[in-house]
Amino acid sequence: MISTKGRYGLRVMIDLAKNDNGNFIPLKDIADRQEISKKYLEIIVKKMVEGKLIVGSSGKGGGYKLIRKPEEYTVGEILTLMEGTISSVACLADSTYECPRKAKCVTLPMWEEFDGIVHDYFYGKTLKSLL
Amino acid sequence: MISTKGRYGLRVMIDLAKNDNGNFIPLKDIADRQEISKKYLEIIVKKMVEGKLIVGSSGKGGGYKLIRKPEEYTVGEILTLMEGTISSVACLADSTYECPRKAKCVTLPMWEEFDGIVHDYFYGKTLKSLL
DNA sequence: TATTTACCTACTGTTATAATAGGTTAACTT
DNA sequence: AAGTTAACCTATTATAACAGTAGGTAAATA
Repeated sequence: MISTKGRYGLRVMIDLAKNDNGNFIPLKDIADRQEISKKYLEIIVKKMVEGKLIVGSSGKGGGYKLIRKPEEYTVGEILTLMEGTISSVACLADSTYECPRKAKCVTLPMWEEFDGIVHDYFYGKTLKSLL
Repeated sequence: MISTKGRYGLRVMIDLAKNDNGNFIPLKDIADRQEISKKYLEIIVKKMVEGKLIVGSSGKGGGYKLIRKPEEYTVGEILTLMEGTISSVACLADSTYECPRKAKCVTLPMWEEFDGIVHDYFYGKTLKSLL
């Protein structure tokens, strides 16, 4: 299940895109519009800055801003950054993990197919399409 | 993300279908074949009995058995029983919940569309198709 | 220098996950 | 009737993630 980190993160991105006027947008404004605690959003946006989705600037006139154009972000990359993974089963979430039952697991092909569908859906959807 | 309850539950169903010979199948046999602790599986199968997916019988010659034919089970109903919900966001998991931001939420349509895709995938897949 | 705003570290209550432990009841066999 | 098998039942636990809150520091601007 997508947690508040992913859901809120996506809403912050949409808010930044919608209210983009070239200047930095203070987190307080986003928090007010989205009705989410500013304190909690700090955790969210920190991850998004680290993940190079947005850029922040301190001091007066500061705030946050998108780095790319809305059509150059996919919902998939935003959710993956915020959630850590978008995979629906632990077996597939960590690519370095090698399940000992892999060869005989009857359900694995289904999880793989489903993961593909999920991936295609979210990576085929741009931020712009949500504005 | 689908937890062990859902994943193991599905594997128990497959195991019961594959080894069906008309008799009850002891949990010990399933646990051995699936390499899952019998103690933990007790919790899993209890839910499946309560949810009318399988039936159990005590004593010698006892064990568990499918109630319907494999083609009459969908993966969706199995996962929904075991996970509580199959929804990908909390906003949609509880049908009685009315989000105050519902009318203005820009992301809701996307979550609804995605939920539909997930639902169609798992409810369109039968237990038989996994054998 | 004052103000604004991002940035940083730490803490907290609650819930879910993934089990384990030990005992009781039910059914069948000898 | 006794023994065996196997489901069924209640309770407990360790770990982690979730969803925040609190308070302070650094940076940029006026």
